[in-house]
Amino acid sequence: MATRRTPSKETSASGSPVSMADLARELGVSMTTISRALSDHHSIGPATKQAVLKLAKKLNYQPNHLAAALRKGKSKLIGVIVPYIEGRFFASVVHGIETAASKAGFSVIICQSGEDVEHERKNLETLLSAQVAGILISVSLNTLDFKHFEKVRKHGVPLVFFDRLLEGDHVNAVVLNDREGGYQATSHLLEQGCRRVAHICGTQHLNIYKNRRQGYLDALQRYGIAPDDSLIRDSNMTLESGAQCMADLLALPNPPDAVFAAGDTAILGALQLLKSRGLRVPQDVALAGFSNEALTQVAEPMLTSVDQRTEEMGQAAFRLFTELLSAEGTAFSQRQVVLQPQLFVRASSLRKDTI
Amino acid sequence: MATRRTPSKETSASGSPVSMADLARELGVSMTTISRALSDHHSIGPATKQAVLKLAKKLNYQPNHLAAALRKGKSKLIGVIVPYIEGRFFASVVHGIETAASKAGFSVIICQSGEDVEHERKNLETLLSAQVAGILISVSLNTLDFKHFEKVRKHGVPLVFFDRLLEGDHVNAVVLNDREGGYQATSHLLEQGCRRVAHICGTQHLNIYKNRRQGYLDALQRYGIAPDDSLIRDSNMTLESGAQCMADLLALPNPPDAVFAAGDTAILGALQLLKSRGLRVPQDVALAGFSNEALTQVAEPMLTSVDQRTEEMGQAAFRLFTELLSAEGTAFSQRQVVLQPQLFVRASSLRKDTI
DNA sequence: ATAATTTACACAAACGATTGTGAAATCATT
DNA sequence: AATGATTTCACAATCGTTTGTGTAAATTAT
Repeated sequence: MATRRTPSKETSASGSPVSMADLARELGVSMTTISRALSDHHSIGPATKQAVLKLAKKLNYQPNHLAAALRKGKSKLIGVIVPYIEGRFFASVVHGIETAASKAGFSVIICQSGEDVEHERKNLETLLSAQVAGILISVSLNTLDFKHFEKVRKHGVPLVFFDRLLEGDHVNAVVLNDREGGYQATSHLLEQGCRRVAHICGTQHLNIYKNRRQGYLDALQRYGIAPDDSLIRDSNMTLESGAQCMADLLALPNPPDAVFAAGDTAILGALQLLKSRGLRVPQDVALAGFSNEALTQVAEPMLTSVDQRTEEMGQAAFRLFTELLSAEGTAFSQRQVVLQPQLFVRASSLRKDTI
Repeated sequence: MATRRTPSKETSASGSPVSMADLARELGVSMTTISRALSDHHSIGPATKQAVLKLAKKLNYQPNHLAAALRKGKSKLIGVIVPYIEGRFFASVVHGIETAASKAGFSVIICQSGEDVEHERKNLETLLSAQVAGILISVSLNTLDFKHFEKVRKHGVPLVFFDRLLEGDHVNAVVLNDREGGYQATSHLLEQGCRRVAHICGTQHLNIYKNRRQGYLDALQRYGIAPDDSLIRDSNMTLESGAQCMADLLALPNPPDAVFAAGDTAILGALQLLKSRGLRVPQDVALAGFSNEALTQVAEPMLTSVDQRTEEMGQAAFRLFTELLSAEGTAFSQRQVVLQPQLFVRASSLRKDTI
């Protein structure tokens, strides 16, 4: 009896949620034609394509990625999890990722773990629910195992680690050659004539700090210098901690003539302490840090530091993701991309008058 | 004849894309029940709810936000567009936004305009296609009109501006009281006994720079000092530009005894130039910047600067978005949230021995 | 001229969740 | 005991796309 009427959609304020169905109706063709015309399918005549494109523009049709992703099973979203977005390093990597991703038509969802595993796990679930096509992550400081990543693997979502990862597990990752970086920085200090080079290092369960320290040891060995445990100080890499370590080092019976810290903030703390004690840098103590943060060029003297190739890291991480995506189903090989660090020598370590 | 069999889904590698349908089959109930049980609908018995929840956990069912969003018409995604993610200011605001958003169950898609309107427009389209529930944006430097935001309005997607916005148009925004910030910084310099205070200012079509300059002028007037156009220099706020402006100012017949720059990088450039000329800060020239970047505490002397309440800004922007979301349909009032800046006084401006 | 191919399009079933409507069963009310 | 309320759940349509299959017409080959 009652005629079935499409419910008039006057809901959306003044909206124009024009769909493919609208285009189809307007043009008197099927939705199939619209869909294929828009995706440039070969089975659609050029005239029809033109017409569809024109009308789409006219009604300013906006495709609904959600619907497409739902149907196709894969979205154009990728998830990125970092401990925190602030701080030059992660911001810069995210910059690299986002730039590469947007070029490839992907959007990136950003998540912060706040250096907390629990948050990290929640983030992973959220991203899986959002049906991301892949996840790029730098694990939090207190991530000690890989249990929560199992779920990701089960869902068949490509997972790429960058910078920080856990030892032992074989995963897809792009990392800096931290060992080489540590080696370069330490070698440089030794070349400058320093003979008692100290090291301020971070937590050893993270690959990055472990490797930087190993590079430090490598350099000592290369120069035939026996490592002195009293010159190696654990630190949480904060400004205060850096200052404290420096103070401790100065209190040694035989204090160092150079310090290589695994982070720039820590080395800045050391610098400030040295200056407060009236010691000269680099004449009394030469300094080198890690990360090449902006502050290295603001400090006085400017700080020598190892650059982490942040942007390349972001790009590489995304590229690795795309490779995993297309290689899906293939025997999953674990790929590791290793970037080479670059030492930026500045005044804080220049003892010899070079050149 | 042939029995209709559900196509066996052995597609996904080793995947467990378990859906509500799976849960329903397993439990011998309808999908309706599953859906309602999961969303704690009143019409589902406690026993059933328990069973569903338990099974969901067991099969580690992961809800598909895409499908839900499609059906409901609104997603749990918000889009954030910034000129670039690097740099303390934006990174920090994004941090604030993400933190607030994730607490409220929203995920944030991050986009960079690269200070380019064209990119900005593309970003907007991408976000609309992704069916975001709202868009938070700080416009690019060369965004001169609001044309491309029309589409957003048409789609009925809440739009919130933060920090940067265009003059004249009435929009929802959360901004810093830049005028007050400029006033505070300048007043402080005047209180320190400076009488020829210069200003390095940014492009005047952006609210922020315009207002900071106005605050500068306000302070001069309050102290009964006539503004001197030769003391106001246009700049693009880079390090080099800051140094250049400082050089120009020093070349004046009657050089300034203080400089207030609308950005920290610029004031750092000025500082470096002053030191290279052998002038003392603050004795010869006192300095104050804007943004309270990390570098202000690394420079020597440490730089006085106006803090922009970045995290609060992010939180406020998100909160404003949620308000718009729930007020949807209501007469759309333009809401402006104004945050109060905070002056951090440091050595670069302390001429008087305070306290 | 007829068969084989290509071109151009429509039908309809998915994708995974939500929800208005309705219908049994259970319980309380007078 | 009969009516009404309440609880508990299933049906089926729907969101906006994509895509395998089907089928005319137009083109080419034999």
